[in-house]
Amino acid sequence: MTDPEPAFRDRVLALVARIPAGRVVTYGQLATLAGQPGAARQAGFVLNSLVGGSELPWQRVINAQGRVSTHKLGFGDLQEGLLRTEGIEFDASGRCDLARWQWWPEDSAQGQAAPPTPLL
DNA sequence: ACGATGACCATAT
DNA sequence: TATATGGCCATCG
Repeated sequence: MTDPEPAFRDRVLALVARIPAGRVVTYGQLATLAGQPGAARQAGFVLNSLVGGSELPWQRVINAQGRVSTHKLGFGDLQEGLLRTEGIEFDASGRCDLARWQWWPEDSAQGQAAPPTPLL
């Protein structure tokens, strides 16, 4: 293990790739699932390096407040728009209900929010 | 080696 | 509910 640990980056990306459409995960959650609890900022750092030219659903990663954290980078509207296209609902303040849309891998049966088709 | 920075998080006011 | 503050951990100049 003398290497820095490219595993963390790979694990984060692998997790992002597994997020189903219409669901979201938080940075802290990604870090925890990747084996580095508390390293939420690093999870964001990893995503920052892959934006623009990735097949991964990077837009499904938001912060613990239920808001997109890319507004200052310029594509906040894009991210929120993509999520809305997938069925996620945001309120006027650009916030969504994590208890409702947050996704957890089957391995770690945690939250299991409501189904992707709540009403309608 | 050190200080500054960041797609963050939790708590307090 | 919104802003302020401290803590976190890896990267970079």
